[in-house]
Amino acid sequence: MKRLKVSNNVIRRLPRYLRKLDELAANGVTRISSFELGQQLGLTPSQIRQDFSCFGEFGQQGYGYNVADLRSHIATILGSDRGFNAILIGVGNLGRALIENFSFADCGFTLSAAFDVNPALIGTNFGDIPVYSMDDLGKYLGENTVDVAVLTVPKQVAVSVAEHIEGLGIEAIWNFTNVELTEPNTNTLIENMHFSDSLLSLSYFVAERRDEQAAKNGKADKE
Amino acid sequence: MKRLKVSNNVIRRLPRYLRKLDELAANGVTRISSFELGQQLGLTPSQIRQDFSCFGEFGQQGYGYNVADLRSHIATILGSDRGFNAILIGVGNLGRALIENFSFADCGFTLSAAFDVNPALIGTNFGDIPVYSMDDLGKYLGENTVDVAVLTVPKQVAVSVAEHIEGLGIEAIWNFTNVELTEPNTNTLIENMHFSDSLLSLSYFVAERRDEQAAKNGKADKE
DNA sequence: GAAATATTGTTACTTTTGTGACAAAACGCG
DNA sequence: CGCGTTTTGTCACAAAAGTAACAATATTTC
Repeated sequence: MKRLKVSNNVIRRLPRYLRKLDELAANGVTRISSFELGQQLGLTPSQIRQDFSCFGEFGQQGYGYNVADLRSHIATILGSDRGFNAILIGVGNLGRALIENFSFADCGFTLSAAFDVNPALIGTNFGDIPVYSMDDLGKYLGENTVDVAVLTVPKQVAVSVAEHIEGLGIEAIWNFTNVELTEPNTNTLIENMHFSDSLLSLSYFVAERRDEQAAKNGKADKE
Repeated sequence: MKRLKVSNNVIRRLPRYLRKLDELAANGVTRISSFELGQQLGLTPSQIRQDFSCFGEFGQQGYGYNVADLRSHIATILGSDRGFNAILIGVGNLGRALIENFSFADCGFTLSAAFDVNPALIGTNFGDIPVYSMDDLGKYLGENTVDVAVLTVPKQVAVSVAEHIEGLGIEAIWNFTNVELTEPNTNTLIENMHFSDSLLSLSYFVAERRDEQAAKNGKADKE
C-alpha cells in the first residue's frame, strides 16, 4: 500500500470517515461521491479526495466510492484488521466503564486482561476480563502479545506506572490520566484522552459565545 | 481582553499550557521563559510566545513569565472563572465514572445534577449528585442555569436525546457517545470525546511502526 | 548605576494544509 | 454503442500555521 508521509490531520480524519461509512452502510447506502460525503461531514469534496489519495485510488470516475469497499480500505489503513491486543491498567470506575462498555472489538482490538494493585480486585472478573496483580504484569507480557496498554490509574501514580510498563516493553499507551506522558526521550507511542483539556476547550467556546452575545446586547441597548 | 479571531489550534494548546503551569507551580517554580516551557512541552519558544500574544502581553522582557500570573491569565481565557454549570445525562458506567472521578471543579465547572430514564436510578445519589428523571429536565432547566450538558447515554438514543435537550435550550454538549452530533443546521456547541477515534488513530501509528520495523528487518535479512 | 545578558512581542518568511480547477476516465441513458 | 454526464485523482494555487530573526526593553551583575 502506498504510504508516504501522511499528515497527522489526515490520520485524525480517517476514523470519522470510517464512522460515517459504517452509518451509511447500515442505512443501505452502497455508493457515495466525495461531494455527498463532504456535505454530510462538513468537509470539501476536494479534501476528502485528497485524503483518500494518500493511500491509493479507491474511487471510480463517474461513479464515486463503493461504501463497503472504501470502509474496508480505511479499516485496513487504520490497522483494524491486524488483531491488536490490549490490556488495561487501573481498574477503577473509569477502567471498569471501559471494560464493560467500550467496544474494543469495533476498533479491531482484543482486550485480554486488566491489572490492578488492589487485592480486593485481583482474581475477580469484569465481564470476561480477568483482573491480575500488577506484580504479574511482566510475566503476562512474556507469555502474551500486547500491543497497547490502556492507562486508567490514578493521576498520582500515572508517571511511575507509565515508566514501569515502558520498561517492561509496552510500546503504546492509551492514556486516560490527566497527566502529560509525552517524554522527550522515550519513543513509546502515546495517545491521550485528556478529558479536562476537552472540557476546557468547550469552556472557551461557551465563554466566547457568551461574550459575543453580551456585546450584541450591549450594542442593542445603546441604540 | 484582546480577542481577535484565534485559531483552533491555539485554543487546543491552552489547556496543555494550563496543565504544565499547574505542575510547575506545584513544584515551586515561580518564573519560566518561553524557551524552557517549549523544552518541557516539545514546542518552539516562538510558537508559545505567539500563542500567548493572541490574548495579551503576559511576559516581561529579560525575565520571562510569572508562572502564577500566566496560569491565571490562561484560566481566565478558558473561562474557568466564570462558574459554568453542567448536568450529566445518562447515568451508566461511564456517567458514574465521570460523576465520581472527574474533577469538574478543576475546570471551573459545577456539576449539579444527573438525569436518566431508569426508575431504579431516579431519586438516588452518586457522591452528592442527585439523579432525576429525564421527564423533569425541562423543569430543572427552567429553575437552574445550565451551560453544558455531558452526554453519556447509549449510542442508540444519542441523536434523539441530543435533539431533545437542544430543544430545551441547551447550548453546549460534551459528547461522550460514539455518534456524530455535529448537525449542519444547529448552532449548539459540540465537543466530542470520541474514544474509538482516538484508539483508531493509535492503531494507525502502531501499525505504521510495525511496518517500518518489518521493512527494516526485511532489508537486514536480505543483506 | 552602567554594561552585559536575557527574553519578550512582533514582523517577515517558510512550510504545511486546504481549496479550486481540470484533464482523464468510467458510467449510463437513449 | 456512442455521447453527454458524472466524478475521480492530481496539479497549481491560496490560506493558514509555524518558525526564525530582531528590535525593544527589563533584569542582573559588578
